[in-house]
Amino acid sequence: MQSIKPKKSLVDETYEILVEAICLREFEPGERLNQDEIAARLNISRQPVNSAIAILKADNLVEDTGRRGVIVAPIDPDMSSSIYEYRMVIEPMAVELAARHLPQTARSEADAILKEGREAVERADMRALLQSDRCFHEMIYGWSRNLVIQKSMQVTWNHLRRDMAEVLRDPSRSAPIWDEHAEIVDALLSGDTTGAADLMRDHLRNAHERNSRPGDGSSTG
Amino acid sequence: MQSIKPKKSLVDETYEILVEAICLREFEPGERLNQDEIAARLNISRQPVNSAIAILKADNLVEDTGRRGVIVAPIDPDMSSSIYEYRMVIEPMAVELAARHLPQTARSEADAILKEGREAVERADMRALLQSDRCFHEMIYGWSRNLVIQKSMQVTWNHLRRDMAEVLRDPSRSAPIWDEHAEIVDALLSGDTTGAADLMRDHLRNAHERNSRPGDGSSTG
DNA sequence: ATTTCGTATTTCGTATACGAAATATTTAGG
DNA sequence: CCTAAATATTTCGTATACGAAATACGAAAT
Repeated sequence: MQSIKPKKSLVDETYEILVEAICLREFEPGERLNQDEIAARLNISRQPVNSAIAILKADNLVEDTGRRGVIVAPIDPDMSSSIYEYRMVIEPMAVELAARHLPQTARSEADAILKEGREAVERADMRALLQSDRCFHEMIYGWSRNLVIQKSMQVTWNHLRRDMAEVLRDPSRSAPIWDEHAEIVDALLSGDTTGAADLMRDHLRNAHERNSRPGDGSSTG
Repeated sequence: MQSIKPKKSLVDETYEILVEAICLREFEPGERLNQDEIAARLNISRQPVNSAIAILKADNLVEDTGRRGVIVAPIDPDMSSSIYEYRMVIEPMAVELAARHLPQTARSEADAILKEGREAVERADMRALLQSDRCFHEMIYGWSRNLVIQKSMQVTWNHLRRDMAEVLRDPSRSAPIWDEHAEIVDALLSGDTTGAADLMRDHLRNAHERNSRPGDGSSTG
């Protein structure tokens, strides 16, 4: 028998809804978040909205403008390049750590996510594509068993998603990332740790180059 | 003429006070935070305390216990080892990035912090020691200009401080870390980037080994 | 026509109130 | 005396109220 799962607080739910809305560009960068409107839309009082916004501030997803509330943080090129720079070190590290802790279920876990990713490409479903892309990487962070990587990438992916929502226009061009994901997993599961880490670097580099080409809409990976 | 600086909100102030109290062990791991008591002690209403606690939850500094509030997160050995593992990669990376962006003021900035650190050792002032240790590393993150490193280390240092407050008993044994800090800066400022990154790794390893010796209380670096 | 000042309105930060949920204590029954 | 049920108390999540601060608008003065 399962225990009764405590419901999420309104603060937590509101936070998640706002993160999603910011990352998927329902709120544009620079746009002001009005607490009354959000509260009315979610049919709750303003107080949990205010608390959720405080957490968003800590995440740097919104910026304070003084007494007149917060704006959605502008897209900052420095942040984008910091993320790329950071990931070029952390993602291969996560791959190497993952190689030490592979669960028995690694193969089936990976296959399920790869399948989802390819289907999202076929369906041209951008939301699902972003989601499964993130799941792929989080799978590896999970295998790495490094709590700091897991936490910092949780926040970092929200920023990354904002960049990706900016450039994603043709999900079908995301097909190559799933080939690259599959190659990384194959190398990792076959014991070629160094190769897997190198493939991860290539993967990030490819995605970064795709994003730097004006008008070329592809996933960051 | 200077502009009038807006005051910090009660939520922000409360958050900072609580972070400090948790990291310096005024609240012990596992201890429950009572919102009414904290609010009475700070002479404010409970609501900003509640919001500040929500942010602490996002930081993993406190854990939810259901409707009966939060406890201070227990010291988790997995977290400690994750932090060490993570820093062994990120801190040298920050050093290497810093080498590319050294400000004109680097020498004087570094000297000021080194001076403060040595004085804190002489005064056997643990709080000042932790603070200047952190300032030293944050100086390097600042020079690295990588926003993700800066943000993730901001949160990570709070966890690290909890470990350090656990093991720090004899600040005078922290004297070597300031020699090590000085050597890192000298190498960095003299253009020996690889040497500086290696010295950072040695520094972290030394501090980690000191902390792993039972009954030996020294700074983590 | 433009500028300044006073007033109204909007929005947010925080205090207070209310009710839900969890825990502690007391009471009643075997 | 022990156990279960009832009741009281505690604590928190959230709604509501209040006041501060910022902005918008209109009237008066230049």
